[in-house]
Amino acid sequence: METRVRIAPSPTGYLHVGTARTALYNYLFAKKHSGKFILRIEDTDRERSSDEMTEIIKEGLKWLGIDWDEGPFYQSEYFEHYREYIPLMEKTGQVYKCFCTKEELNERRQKAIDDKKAWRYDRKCLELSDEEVKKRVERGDEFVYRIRIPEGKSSFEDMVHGTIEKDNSEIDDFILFRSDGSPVYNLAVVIDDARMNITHVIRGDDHISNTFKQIHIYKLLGKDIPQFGHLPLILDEHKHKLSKRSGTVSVLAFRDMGILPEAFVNFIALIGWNPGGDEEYFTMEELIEKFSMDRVTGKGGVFDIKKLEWMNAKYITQCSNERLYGLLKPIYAENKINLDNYDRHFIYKIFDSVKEKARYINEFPSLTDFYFADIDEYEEKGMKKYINPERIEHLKVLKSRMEAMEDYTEESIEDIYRAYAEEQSLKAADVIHPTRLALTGRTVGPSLFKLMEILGSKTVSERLTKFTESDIL
RNA sequence: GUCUCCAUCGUCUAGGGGUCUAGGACUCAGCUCUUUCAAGGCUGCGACACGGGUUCAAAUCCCGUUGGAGACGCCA
Repeated sequence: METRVRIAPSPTGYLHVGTARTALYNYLFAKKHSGKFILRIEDTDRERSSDEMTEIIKEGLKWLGIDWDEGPFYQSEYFEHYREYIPLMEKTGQVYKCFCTKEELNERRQKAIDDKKAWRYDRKCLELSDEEVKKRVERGDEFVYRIRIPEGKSSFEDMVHGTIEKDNSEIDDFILFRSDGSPVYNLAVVIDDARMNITHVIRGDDHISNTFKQIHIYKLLGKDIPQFGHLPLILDEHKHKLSKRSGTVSVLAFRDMGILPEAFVNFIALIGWNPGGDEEYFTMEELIEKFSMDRVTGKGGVFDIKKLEWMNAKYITQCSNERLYGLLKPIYAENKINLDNYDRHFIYKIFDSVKEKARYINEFPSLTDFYFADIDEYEEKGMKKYINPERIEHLKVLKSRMEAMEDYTEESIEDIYRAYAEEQSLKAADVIHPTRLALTGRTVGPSLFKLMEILGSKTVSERLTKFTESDIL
């Protein structure tokens, strides 16, 4: 039988990190088993859903490189059809109409809480006679459909937790159809999954209690029960379920911060799963090859952004200049720099000079601004520390020596500096630091000689002239 | 409160009875390299929650305790 899995996010305005990880595992599982990965949007809650929001989910998934084979299907499209199952359900005798109002229910629930008792629906309406039910329906009383949970125990084999069992007395006679006729989440999910022939339901741990309810719906409907696999939750720093109030949970927000998708995928893949061993860099292809549900941990994992940053930095270092160019062009544009106005090789050299420093690709513009614009401000602390009249003179000499150079390369520049330092009995640093300040306005940055080569002899001379002839002291 | 899940360094984890004086990675500290900052290299700090079993032998299996989390809606 073909393996069919799905991700079923509700469009809430962003793609949650946890949803992304669940999607990733489903995707990996499907690919691993040559199956299908299906995207279904749970948009029954119309008030909270919009097209724009589902676009965001699709965009997030695409960004991560998680492609779906079928869909997106929209739950709302099937909305009218759920009620068609009512006759079938009633025939089983396992569902009943309930006339209790929300208010009555709240009252009784509150009383149960006050009495420190666990609340479950008290089956008040199960006692109603057929005539009474008929009478109230005819009278126009609003009602919901509830499922009657039988005696006994329910259990299932979970792909990550093994056997999970629960006594049926713990399961509520929950509502199937609301008084407005709409199906409740658990019902819709089961009908959808059954209709789409989903074979494996891989989702968050927080659905374990729903699973018991859904199993009873499968039985009620006479449908095959899929395999379930419940993933441990992704936790925030306080070890609570990662949520909006935990901080950044939107996948696209990480993209906008300057995280590379492959770094993000690699990172979240390793929360709750690992292939064993010490290896921790994996491409999507490798993840597909190595993935298996029986290596998923049962324990929730903290989303450690420090480690994400570290991993992102690694991926940035390895990222090709061609790809960086495409990624960075809009980011530079935000900083009023049009990369297309410059020589491509000039840009690539610039990237190479700072690749190892960036943790986020968004840091590139501020790391490289001095390549693009003249310097008119010099870091004050650096000025105090490195600049004095004597050193200004040194810079003037160096400038004239460099202007006489034929090939302006990192190596030849270094030779000049080293030689000069030696003949003047200086430390190379005594001329290097002032030069950096003159050329970049700062005390930190890429390797100086490399930077000078990239900047070019003309620009270096101009900036040195400006620096040494201004009255900055 | 009830039910369910979980329990190895601060964090992600390796470990599936002996190879564990518990390995790797992130973080942190130090050293090194060095023209700065990073990166790199090296070193260090740092964990089997507790108590009972089972066994010649337990981080590994069982039970309990404690602790943490999740779910308990006419939300999804």
